[in-house]
Amino acid sequence: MTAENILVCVAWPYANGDLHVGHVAGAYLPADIFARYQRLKGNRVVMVSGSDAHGTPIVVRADKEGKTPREVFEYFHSRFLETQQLLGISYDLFTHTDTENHHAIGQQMFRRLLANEYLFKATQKQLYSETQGKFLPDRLVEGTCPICGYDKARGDQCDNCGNLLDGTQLINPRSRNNPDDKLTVRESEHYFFDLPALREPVLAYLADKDGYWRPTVLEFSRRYAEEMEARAFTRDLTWGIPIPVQGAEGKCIYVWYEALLGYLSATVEWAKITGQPDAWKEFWYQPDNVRIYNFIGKDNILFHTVLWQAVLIGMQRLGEPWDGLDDSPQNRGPKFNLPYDVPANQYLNLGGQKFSKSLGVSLDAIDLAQKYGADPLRFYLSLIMPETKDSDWSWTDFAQRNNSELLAKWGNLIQRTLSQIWRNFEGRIPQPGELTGADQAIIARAEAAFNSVGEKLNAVRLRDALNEVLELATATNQYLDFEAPWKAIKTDRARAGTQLYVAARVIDSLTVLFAPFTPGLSEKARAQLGYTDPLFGEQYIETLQERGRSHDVLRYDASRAKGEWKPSRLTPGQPLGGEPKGLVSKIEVN
RNA sequence: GGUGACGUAGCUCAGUCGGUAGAGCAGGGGACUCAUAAGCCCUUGGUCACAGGUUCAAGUCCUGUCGUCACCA
Repeated sequence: MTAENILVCVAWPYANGDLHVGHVAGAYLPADIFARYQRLKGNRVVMVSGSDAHGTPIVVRADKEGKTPREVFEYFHSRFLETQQLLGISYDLFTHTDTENHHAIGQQMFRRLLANEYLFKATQKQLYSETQGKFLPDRLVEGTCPICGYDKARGDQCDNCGNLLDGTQLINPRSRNNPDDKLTVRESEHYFFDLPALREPVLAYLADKDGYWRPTVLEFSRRYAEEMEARAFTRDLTWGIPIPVQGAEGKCIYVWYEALLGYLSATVEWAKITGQPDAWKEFWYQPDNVRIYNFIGKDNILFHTVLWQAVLIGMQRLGEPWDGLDDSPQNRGPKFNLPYDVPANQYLNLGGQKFSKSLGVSLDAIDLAQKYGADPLRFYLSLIMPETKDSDWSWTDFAQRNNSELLAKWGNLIQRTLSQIWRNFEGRIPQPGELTGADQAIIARAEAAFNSVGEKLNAVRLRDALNEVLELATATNQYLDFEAPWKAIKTDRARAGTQLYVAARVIDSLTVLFAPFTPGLSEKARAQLGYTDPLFGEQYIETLQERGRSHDVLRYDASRAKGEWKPSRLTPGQPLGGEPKGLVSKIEVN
């Protein structure tokens, strides 16, 4: 079997607030579970993401705090690095959108779409502050809602009736930050993305996704693609990627499009820093043996199933070289690989309410990971992962699932087995005698799990996959209870040794089966079984230098990783890694 | 407002092409004791949001109502 190239693209967190567990359950954790599985399977995995540094909300926050936008985003970017390292989200590269690499590719995207005539100029009416001498983003304007009459409606949306607005619709508009500003309506010239011109290829792309895309994602995307109209591609804003057109000062690429482009630019950056500058093409240009996945939340679906495809298709139409990125003759007019699957998750709520910092409804991932450790958090979030519909975080459920399943079912299985081996067999894996039917059955079941669990993981049915692994742990507990080696040891030491060997061998397989979900726990269990090689590589934060600036990134070093998605071949006589100790702690919540 | 979804046991969720509901956890009972009083066996819970309709038969299809969510200038 030849290894596949798997590109795992993860939603880019917006750098104006800490990550909460909803973000983790929605995108980062599923992506990591999937990536870890594919690595164990022996595929060539690259997992990329980064902080989304640009856009209005960061500018707003910076103004409010008297900082520069860069200072604001760099603070949260470094928090993201720390949080995700702690959680074990194993990015090959987690970078950000304020790099020179990303800016250069962003401008190339613009030029290429312009040259291909998918961008056209049109004017848009927008509120202009005569006092400040600049256009005001809709969200920075408030006034009376033309629909419900609420007098504090924002320019982009009315909080009272929920309707989306345009700033120019507001009655008596005023600046939210400077109420004394004199506002007028001015026309601003912008570039629009000609989505109708790309409708056919996008629909063709969506046409063969039945059967493996989540139905809600597919249906929603098709509807939108059928009726989509041209959308603004640029914004009046200085914090972003300036559009490479003369006389267009103060205009940037709409942050959404350049954030999407991050999947490509981050792969390019990854290739560069790993000393194989062309390697990104093996994921983006070679159509065979590649699967690109985009892990996102449901609020991002259209961007990742329609608009991003439109950008990629729009860029690939011309045969001319794409600036410095690719000008080799055989790649003239390269076609980009489009995402193979976009397994969008629904939302994780908190007590039925959605996460909202401003309403005090939030659980910061970094706090929970520090307090309880990554594995209990990853385990619970995997169990309640909102794959099919919104789900709910519950503190009592979190504690109960940890205590009764992760600890009592799985952790205790390791402990009860290894402590008997430690005490009765000099701390070495016993030599098995002849295997009974029951022995063979449980071993066969563990071996079969690698196929069935693997299929579920490969199809991104992660909750299902974890439940099946838990069933195997239950079956192993049943095996032990039925065989009762603690009785056999008194009358037939050899038989007890066989029973414990069988249990330990299944546990050895279980450490691999659980590994994508709770990698830290699996590493510890593996060490207790006496292995000295880790299953996975190591994450590290590194500072990279470009010509003008440096930036911090999260990376993954797989050089020591020895894990394989294969059944255990546990060696009799292998010494355990010391006296077994409980690996999972109880969680008490009141 | 428009578009697309969701509403199943105390909790988290499954329910494929329609045939009078399932799992795990929690709760109750039991036998054991290797284990972080964990594990194992047995077991109580549901007018499948509500109201109509189609059908021999609907959680499963259709309509409406209520509630929740996402997206859309």
